[in-house]
Amino acid sequence: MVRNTARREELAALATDYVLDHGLIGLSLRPLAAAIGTSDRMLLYHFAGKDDLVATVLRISNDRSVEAVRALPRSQSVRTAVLDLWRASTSDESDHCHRVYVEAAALGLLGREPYVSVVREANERWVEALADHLVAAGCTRERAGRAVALLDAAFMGLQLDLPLDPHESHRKRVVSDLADAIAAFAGG
Amino acid sequence: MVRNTARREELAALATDYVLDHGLIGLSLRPLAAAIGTSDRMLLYHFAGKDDLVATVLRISNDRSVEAVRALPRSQSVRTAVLDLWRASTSDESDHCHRVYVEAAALGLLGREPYVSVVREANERWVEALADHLVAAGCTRERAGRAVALLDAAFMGLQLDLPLDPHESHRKRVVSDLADAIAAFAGG
DNA sequence: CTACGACTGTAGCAGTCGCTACAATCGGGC
DNA sequence: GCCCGATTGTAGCGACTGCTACAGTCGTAG
Repeated sequence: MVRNTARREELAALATDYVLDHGLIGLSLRPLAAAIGTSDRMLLYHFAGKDDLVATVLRISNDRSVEAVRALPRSQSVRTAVLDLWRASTSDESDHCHRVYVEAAALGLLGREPYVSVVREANERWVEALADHLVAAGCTRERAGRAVALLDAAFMGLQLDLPLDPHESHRKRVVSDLADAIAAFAGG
Repeated sequence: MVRNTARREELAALATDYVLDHGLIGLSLRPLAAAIGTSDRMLLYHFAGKDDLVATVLRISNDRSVEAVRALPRSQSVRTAVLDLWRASTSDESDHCHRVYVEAAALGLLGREPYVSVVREANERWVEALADHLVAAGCTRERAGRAVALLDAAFMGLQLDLPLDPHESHRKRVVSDLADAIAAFAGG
């Protein structure tokens, strides 16, 4: 029996914080439970199982990163929009959200549930938020829709590869180049 | 005591095939060993440990995908180069190589070895191969270097997100858009 | 023949995993 | 007082993990 209680939501929020810090791959219930002041027994009381907990955590994490994008002030141009979005995506909290998203996507690469479904849903809402921001920055809805597919892919790829790159300056140039390329493509 | 014997290389190749099929995350020695006709005991005789085996497998997988790029005939333009590279990267074997690469990168997101080192090394050689192909297609070395950073990121992102997308036509349009954007950026 | 190094099978260690059976505790409505 | 449902602790299950100790079996070199 699993219901939506205040305690469940509280545990879900705490678990999300923990996962954002420690990563999703290799997550196990006992260390998580200990860290947030409960027991594995309790997690399995409030959630139907590990998958249920993970799906809940992923949704909360996604909510936070989408919220961070929606809270951004309007950008002056498509180019600055890309830079603003990247800055927002790599600020402390959102950065961890995207890291977890990437882990979930990797876990879903072979079709394993619940990862595939949750990641698909998360991606839809994330892409939507990106597109809205581009439109607000002045490009048409149609161009934004197509540009965002590229932007999203590039962001995820950078999230995956940039941690390998020790050169801060190189990273900055890549993001700047990306902004140029997207601006040219979106026509803004 | 671990040496470079023929048997070790044979096992490494077989293990690579298995990992390409079954994924890297959650890999465990016993099922792998059984599938390739040996025992976990033997794997640990020929390799220093699971990490050694995984690093070896990742290097072989990367060799194969880089080889696939280098074997491509020269492309007519930057735009067709991007399309050719994407087609090569998503053909059966290379597709699995990149899936495994993404898994390894995800496993390295928090700094865990041996993933970080191996993925960094793999990425360098992969980006190099991409750049060479772009240069052969007619853009300057300098523009190719910068375009490849974007191209690589976009490829990895697409590898991560596109499995979620059930619409073949949508995927094709995204790749075509990417080719346009990269061609415009690289000036070819 | 012997000795040695290369290789392999058996069995098991100590640890972790998700999950569950069972019982206890607690607060509130009858 | 008394029960009932919600919540929690204890203890443990069976399966799995990477890894290792030990005892072999080979082919070959001396």
